[in-house]
Amino acid sequence: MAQRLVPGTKLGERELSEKFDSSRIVIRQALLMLAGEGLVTIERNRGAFVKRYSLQEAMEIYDALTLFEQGVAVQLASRLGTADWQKIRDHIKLQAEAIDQGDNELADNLGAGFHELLVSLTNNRLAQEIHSQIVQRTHLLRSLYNSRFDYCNLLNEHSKIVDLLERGRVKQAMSLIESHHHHVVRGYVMDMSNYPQMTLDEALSPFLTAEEQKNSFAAAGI
Amino acid sequence: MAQRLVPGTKLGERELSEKFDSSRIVIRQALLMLAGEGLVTIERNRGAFVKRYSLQEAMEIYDALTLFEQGVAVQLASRLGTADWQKIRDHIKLQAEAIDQGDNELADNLGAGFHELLVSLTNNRLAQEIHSQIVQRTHLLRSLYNSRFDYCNLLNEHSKIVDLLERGRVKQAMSLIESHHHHVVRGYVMDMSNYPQMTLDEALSPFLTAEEQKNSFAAAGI
DNA sequence: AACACCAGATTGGATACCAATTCTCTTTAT
DNA sequence: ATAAAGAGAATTGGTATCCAATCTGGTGTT
Repeated sequence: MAQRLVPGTKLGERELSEKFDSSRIVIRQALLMLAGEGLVTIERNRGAFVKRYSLQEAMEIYDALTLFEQGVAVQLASRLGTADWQKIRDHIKLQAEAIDQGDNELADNLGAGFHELLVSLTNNRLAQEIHSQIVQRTHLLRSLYNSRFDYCNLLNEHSKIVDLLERGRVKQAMSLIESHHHHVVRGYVMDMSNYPQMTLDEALSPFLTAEEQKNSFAAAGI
Repeated sequence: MAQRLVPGTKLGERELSEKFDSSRIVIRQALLMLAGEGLVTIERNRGAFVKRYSLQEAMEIYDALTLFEQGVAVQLASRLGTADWQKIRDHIKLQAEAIDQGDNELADNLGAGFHELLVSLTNNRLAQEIHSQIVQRTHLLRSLYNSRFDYCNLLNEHSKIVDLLERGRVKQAMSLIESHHHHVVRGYVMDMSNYPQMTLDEALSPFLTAEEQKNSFAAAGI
């Protein structure tokens, strides 16, 4: 989830159980749950691997995200009041300031936050869950394909989408959302050349206690 | 999934492992996966139960379904060709014939199939998965609240929605989808009002049926 | 009647063990 | 030298057993 593990990495049960100082069964349960969320694949008698989506599947994930957010937008267009629209515009303004100050990381977070904000305004916990499930899958793609966004353009689109939705121009808003997502996808340059390889130890170390690190190193030494 | 278990029924690990002749751990793994799909709740140190959605949650499920199918419809409106629209109309015709012949069960299945067909026309496996996850949750609600649909009216709405989508009247199609789902929900809600929440009957019925399930399973197993 | 307390049952988890499959490396044959 | 075959190691999928923590229900005391 922190995008520290490269897709395709093997997640051995014994290895993980030693690193996290727990039993193989707990690890397997975790892997099964992650497989249910589409972040991990389990191949019978071969083990679990960080899911590595094909180009085709990547497109499906982004299409599903587009589809879902179009649905969200339709709902918002028929439900939000002026106060809500103002809240969204405030968020956009925040991101604009971050861009002006050249803080790309903050701008990136706020950019993702915009989509989250829209979904949370539906007041629908299930919708939020589904949305975050799709978004998490896109994170797996990010680590495969380096991204280079035109933040200013994307922000502009956010603003236009909000305008169209508030004025009830649903059809135009829909097609703008669609092209907005296309722009995001296009930002992901399909550049698999430099794989930032990290060992399991390095990737997981932030999540281990000192005690567990010791076990992990001991296990690696043998 | 077959709607044979009443929401609230306790799913004891030992009990299930004996009935299915497997170990407790396999059962627990299954329960964890079902919990991930929202069909089961697991309360710590208390066990797993068939999920019993509150009225609020039930509304959220239907809203999420509406939202999602609106997104599907937007996608279809911008992608389908005339051959695809014809396929949909053929399906509607099938259901109309079933209604004419008074075959309510078949009509019901075809009615659900209409929504499935729309989603499958997106050619997006992830979208189909998400859709069926939401639909499965609605099945849990069905077993709580009996329904009585006006099939003819619902079918008419299907037909109108298809017309609007093919002609690109997105906004009108969206609001028709919304009211279509409201009609479906109203089929449940009406009956729900007959069952005031948390009567003694309602509180006790899960335990009685759990007992019955026990006997039924024992009889079937031996 | 309210409260503390105790025994039974259930879950969450660990360990050990086994069968089946896969992987790897050596050996063998062409 | 290379490819096929095979034995052994390693890994997964699964079961049985055991133990601690927690919850449930009943009992007894005040």
